[in-house]
Amino acid sequence: MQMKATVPITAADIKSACSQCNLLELCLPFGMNEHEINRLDELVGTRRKVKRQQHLYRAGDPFEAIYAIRIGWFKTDVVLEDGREQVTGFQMTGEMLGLDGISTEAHSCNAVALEDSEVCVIAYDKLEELSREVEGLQHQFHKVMSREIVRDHGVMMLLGSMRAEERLAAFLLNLSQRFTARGFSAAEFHLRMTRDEIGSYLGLKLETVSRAFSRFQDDGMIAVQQKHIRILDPEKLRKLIQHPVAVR
Amino acid sequence: MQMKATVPITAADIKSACSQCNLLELCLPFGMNEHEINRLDELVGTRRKVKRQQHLYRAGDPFEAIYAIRIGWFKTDVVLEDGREQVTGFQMTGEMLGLDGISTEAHSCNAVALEDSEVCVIAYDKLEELSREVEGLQHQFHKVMSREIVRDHGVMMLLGSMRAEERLAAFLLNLSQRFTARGFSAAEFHLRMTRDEIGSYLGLKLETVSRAFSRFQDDGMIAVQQKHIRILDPEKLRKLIQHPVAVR
DNA sequence: GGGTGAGTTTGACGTGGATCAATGGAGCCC
DNA sequence: GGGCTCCATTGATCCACGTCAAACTCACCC
Repeated sequence: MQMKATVPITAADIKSACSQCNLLELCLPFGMNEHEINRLDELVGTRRKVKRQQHLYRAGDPFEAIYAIRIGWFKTDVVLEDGREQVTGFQMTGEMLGLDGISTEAHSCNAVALEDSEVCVIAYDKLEELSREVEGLQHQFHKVMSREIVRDHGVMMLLGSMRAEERLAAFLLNLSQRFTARGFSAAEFHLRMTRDEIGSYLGLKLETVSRAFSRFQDDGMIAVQQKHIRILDPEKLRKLIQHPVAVR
Repeated sequence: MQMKATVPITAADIKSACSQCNLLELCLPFGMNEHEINRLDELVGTRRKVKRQQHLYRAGDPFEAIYAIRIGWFKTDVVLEDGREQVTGFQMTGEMLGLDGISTEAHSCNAVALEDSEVCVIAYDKLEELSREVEGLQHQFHKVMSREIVRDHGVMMLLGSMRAEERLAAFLLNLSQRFTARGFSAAEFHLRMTRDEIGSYLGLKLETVSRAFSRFQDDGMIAVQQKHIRILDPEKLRKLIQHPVAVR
């Protein structure tokens, strides 16, 4: 009900086609054969544009579809009654959103665009239907869900067992690796999120994030200029995680 | 390969049947109709006993099956190269284990029995096969995976945004609720895990867990005697989470 | 061009939880 | 029944990160 209001003029009704999409290698179709991918075209009905700061969905919205990001960046977060917010993930091109909704048939978190973005809308009932026929789709979908679970465990490790600088190092290396997978530079990129959002994701205050950035810069590991990041010494960042407290 | 070694004499080869199982309401079959559940019996081939402290699977083991807990308790954890351990969950009767393995076809965490336990072994290839035919199974399986994702987000909230006592309160209330769902007392139960394991799960040191228990007891919210817990004032525990810092 | 506001950086200080250390059970085995 | 081992509790101290506050940067707009 509220959903409509969040996509005022921006909803687009363009027919999309996985078989024509250059995100094949990153997105749901990965690992499927040509025939299977052609059948996917039945599935992905429409695209939807979401402007920066707008919600793709909100906690509580009825669950109807999952989304594949074509262009842009999102964050997902959960909010406690008292207003405390926890960012649960940052999603980029080729990644999936909305899997949390299957369990209760309502979304359990918010998904907000960090920049003007566009997603493919995958009607969930159709996805189930088609994945009963197309083995490759079924398998790939299960992998996507499982990967999300594994990712979440990684975040738990980060939040539960690592110190501030280790968390940020892990975060930067993770971003770098995801950019690489998309053919972008591993060493130089723009952050789409604020220090506050990074902090929420990493279980830190924004000041702590900022200080860690500065420290990394002083130590020659990175160059920071606002949201622009250059990774100068990825190996040193990796070591930081493996050998938590430098020399102790 | 290593797997075999971890189930020495305990592996049982008893034919099990979901349709005869009293965990119907809690386990994978939940929400399926009678006909569908009968077909499930094809799926759950064997049971396996796992003694306390033994691994059901280890990170790196090839993924072949998921597991439904019939009897007992498990923990799952991930371990960093430097030995730091993060408990990612505690699983009890009727809950699923092994979903993390689908994504890479190898398990990404360890599953260890906290007491002598027994699981139903669900061969994954058969599960995919059958869930292409049985709509209710497919849907239910997706819900189980999605529920795990939602649960993980809750843990992230806990680790990223809550203080020590809030984390422990949330943990106790969660246990209480899961016991209730199984027909056990909501107010009185035995913990199967040590303070250290609770601490790992909650991102705290064991001393902090112990102190929080003591404080809850002093405040009349619970009665603790080693692993035996009685919840005396669940409402006060809930309030603790909703109104984080008492009077501020 | 200067005013406004959101986001970031940096400093000074406070504190929640970690660390270190000692003591106290409970279960188990000989 | 006494000693061993594992776990839990409690106290004293420390420190990583949070909090509070001020200044700085950049974008945007009138």
